[in-house]
Amino acid sequence: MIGRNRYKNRIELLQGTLDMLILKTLQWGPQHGYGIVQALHATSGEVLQVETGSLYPALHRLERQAWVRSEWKQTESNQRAKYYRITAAGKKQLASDLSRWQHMVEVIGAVMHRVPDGEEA
Amino acid sequence: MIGRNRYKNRIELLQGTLDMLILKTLQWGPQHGYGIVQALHATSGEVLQVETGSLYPALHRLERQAWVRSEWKQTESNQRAKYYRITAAGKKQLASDLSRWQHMVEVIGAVMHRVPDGEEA
DNA sequence: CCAAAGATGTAGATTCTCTACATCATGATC
DNA sequence: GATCATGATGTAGAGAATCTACATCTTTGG
Repeated sequence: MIGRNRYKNRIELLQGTLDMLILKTLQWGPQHGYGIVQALHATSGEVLQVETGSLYPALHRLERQAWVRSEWKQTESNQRAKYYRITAAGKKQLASDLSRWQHMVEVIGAVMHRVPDGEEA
Repeated sequence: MIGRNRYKNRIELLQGTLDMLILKTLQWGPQHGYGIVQALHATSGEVLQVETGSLYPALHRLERQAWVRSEWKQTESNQRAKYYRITAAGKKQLASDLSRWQHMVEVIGAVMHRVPDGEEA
């Protein structure tokens, strides 16, 4: 939900970062899908707004990879919800995703901060 | 060509950054496709290796948007090559892409640097 | 002559995120 | 009791970007 404007006038998430963001959110404790969206929204300063059509497929993807586990429970407001918990494999994946992300930011930064010939640094 | 391992064991570029990287490369001066790949490879410390199947569709995309203009010329080694040059609109787009990228890095960083409750910052 | 390197290109697969819809439960309001 | 907002999960299909894999042509060097 940030990034390029591909669909009319919507800002969207950089592809490939959603799984990492979800795993990171779950590192703060077990959470259900709706709660993950709210947490990401809050932690990002109201910038990230993940759509349900992105979220649930992502959660199912993560569960298929055994990076998260889920369990149906009642919420505080007495509604059923599927709580997700990060697994040991998920923590490893998160660490790997993060290091890859940081490397990428560094590499892209190296390219983007080069100045054209004849200009000041 | 960096990022998640989606196709077997390949590292790949983060989606949405290629256009920005190409425009940035062209800011150093007009260049042909093959040269852009080499420039990105060199500037990124031999990390980025854009595939031709990604590059040429991207260049055609950029030209369709009028962010670059092309012209057939002879290279120094006496081969024909299509030289691309960034346009004024392309420079605006590049500035916009860069600011969006930086914003995104900041926002994702804000999420990723939060520590779980009960741990040290 | 032939192979390697320089150069451009397309087709199709894959993956991800989004839009748009559908469903169900609970609590508050009319 | 009906209705509506909110909380919660989910699917189908569109759209876009990158990759793999191939095809083609030219120039230079052995």
